[in-house]
Amino acid sequence: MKRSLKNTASPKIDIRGVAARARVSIATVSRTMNHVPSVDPLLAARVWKAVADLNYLPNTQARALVSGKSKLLGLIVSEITNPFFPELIQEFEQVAVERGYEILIASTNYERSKMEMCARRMLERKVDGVAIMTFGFEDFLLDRFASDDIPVVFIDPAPSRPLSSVLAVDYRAGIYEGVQHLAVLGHRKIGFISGPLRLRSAEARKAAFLDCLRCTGISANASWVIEGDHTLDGGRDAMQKLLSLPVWPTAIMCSNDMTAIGVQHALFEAHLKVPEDFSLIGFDDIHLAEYTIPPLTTVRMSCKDLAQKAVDILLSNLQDATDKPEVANKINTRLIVRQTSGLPKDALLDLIQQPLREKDNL
Amino acid sequence: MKRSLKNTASPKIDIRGVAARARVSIATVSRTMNHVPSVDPLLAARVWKAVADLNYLPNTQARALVSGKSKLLGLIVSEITNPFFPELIQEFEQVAVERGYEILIASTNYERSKMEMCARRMLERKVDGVAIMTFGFEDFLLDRFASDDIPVVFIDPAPSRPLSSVLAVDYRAGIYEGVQHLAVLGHRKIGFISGPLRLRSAEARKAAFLDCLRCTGISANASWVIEGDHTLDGGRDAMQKLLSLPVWPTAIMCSNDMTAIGVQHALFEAHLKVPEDFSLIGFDDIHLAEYTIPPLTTVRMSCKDLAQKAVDILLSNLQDATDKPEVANKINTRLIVRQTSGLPKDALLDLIQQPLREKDNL
DNA sequence: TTCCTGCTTGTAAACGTTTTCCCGCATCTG
DNA sequence: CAGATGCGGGAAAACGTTTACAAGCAGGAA
Repeated sequence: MKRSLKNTASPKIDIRGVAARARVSIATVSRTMNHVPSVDPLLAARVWKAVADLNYLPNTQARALVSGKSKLLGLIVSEITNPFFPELIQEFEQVAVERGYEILIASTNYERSKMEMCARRMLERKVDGVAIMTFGFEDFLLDRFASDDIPVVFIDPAPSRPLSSVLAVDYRAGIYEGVQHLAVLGHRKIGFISGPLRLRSAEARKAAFLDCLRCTGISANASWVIEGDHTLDGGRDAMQKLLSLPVWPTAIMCSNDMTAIGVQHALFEAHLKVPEDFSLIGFDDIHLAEYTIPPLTTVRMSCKDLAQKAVDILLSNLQDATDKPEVANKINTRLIVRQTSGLPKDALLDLIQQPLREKDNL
Repeated sequence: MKRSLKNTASPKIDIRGVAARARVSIATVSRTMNHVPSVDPLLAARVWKAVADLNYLPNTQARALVSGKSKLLGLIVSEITNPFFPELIQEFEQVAVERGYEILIASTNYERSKMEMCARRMLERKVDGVAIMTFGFEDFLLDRFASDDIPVVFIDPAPSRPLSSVLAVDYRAGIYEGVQHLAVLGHRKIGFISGPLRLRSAEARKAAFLDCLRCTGISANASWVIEGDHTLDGGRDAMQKLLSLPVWPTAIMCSNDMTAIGVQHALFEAHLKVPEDFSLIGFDDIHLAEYTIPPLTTVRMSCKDLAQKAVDILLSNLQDATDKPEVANKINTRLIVRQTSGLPKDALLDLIQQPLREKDNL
């Protein structure tokens, strides 16, 4: 009554309005909208009609306040500007929305202060779960999520804790394929440009590379392993550093595609050719990789998989701890060969020299 | 009391807990946290101490519910996968967070159904304002924002309505510079690959191009104006279509940088060279433009400007209608010359033939 | 001293939902 | 036919804040 008296101007419709129009109680409206099966179909029909007539949209805040569930999933990335993340976000959003969740995006830009802000924002908004696609959060931030019973999923290797899961990306498989590919082509001098090493996933990629080198029987050269930062600029700078060395590798693997594109640019500026002078392999297989000139050979990590599994894990951790579906969290990787990998320069020489030597032998 | 009795296990702290610990009322806690100046500094200090001790974070939902302000800004983009948008989002997020707002991102992927979903999600979450960086929303969706008194800001030219503003991007200035640049180099046959034409900003860019052509005194060739879709694939396809024509332009302007990169790729596949065979100009100046091979000449539109002004306009429309600061909404553009623009092929021939003719004359 | 004024603090009523509990009705059974 | 049983719907409490309003208190003026 109070409402109808003072709010004649803007008729904001709430659950009461719907209830009145459908001639039922607000409880019935609530039940109908939440698809509680016990509602009489007749009443339900009246409710839906009223909802449509009034264009009613439930107030998420109120809903969240009382139910304790915000239907919000946090997604923390390091740098939204790296095209890998938008692709990830897109998938993540799609899966989340399908499941009736909204997503809250925050990017840390690798800054410690922003990281804290991000966590704080997530906590204040009472997210139901958080996917952390960047490096090691401070422990006290994680503790906070834990003490609020908020499930967390990492892409980075991380310490195991209750309600915290890890997406186990099989970095090694893809990188191994890459190293093998280069080895078969004849490369024995292979460099690596890593991501920022405080990022645990970057560290993992580097370790995988070194390990694969060893398994393939290729000796590593420490000066050819350079720390980048997963950006275009970082890739360019790292390559310039590499070019200033007295002896060069013949092939370079990069910790992500953006780095590889930066490398291509540095090579272009130095009037060096890919793959003639250097073979190049990226990581991630962002859509752009197909469009570089020449198109980039790279290790594909399905971000669709990543996003889907991240959401699934989060949501399954939201259930009562009794029946955990225990979703699989292994993410596969595999090599996509395009045009930045070819025979090493000296191998070409060998090939030319080979027939000569054979002639000599005749 | 009830609380303390039943919740001995997980001591969730709310405003009451803080009030108890600081030995003040919850109203004082609320006032302190909202920096109401009239609070006694002594009490305020006690409150802050309690807040810190208990690690208290206010519940945004409750706050929003009662105050009516969600402190949430919606940002609707067409395609998060287009690198221009992440750059925009990053700036938008930064400005918004500085002003104490959170952002809710939604991408429509150009699908009508998703558009409606996006609007609905924004409405349900009770955003305080929406920036729509994609094409014409259905009128009824906009009406809904209007009837809820939610300010809206467009990047696209859009019908004027109350509480709805438009970011006036000066497409023409940058494109004019581009056309002039090509004309001075000697190009007279200039093609254009547009964005999806139902996108009004794409339409505006195309119109600006045509207009600039006319002003420069160059005749347009309708078959060289092709509709793309602002994606890599679209750019490639459009260029392939162009290449299937009997007579080619010598230069191509693109409605955005992604299109231009797609064009570069199509040219690479066709063993054609940039800028020797074709000059190429993009639009947006995404960070990547500096890294294409060769680096892309493009029209820069500052997305920092764009984001900042979008937030400012939204926030200023939130104030009481009395004192509108009336923020400027003009976004400038300008040409950045890199290496994809050069002399047209026939001009080179002229240059080579010139000395010959001079010799002949001797 | 007393009354008024102005300022700070506390009490309580909202905000719009979900959800628990209870009541009434109908159906089935003895 | 009467009593028990089950089930669907309504009233009301709760969620954690903000904020209008009232009350208390100190200080100044009469």
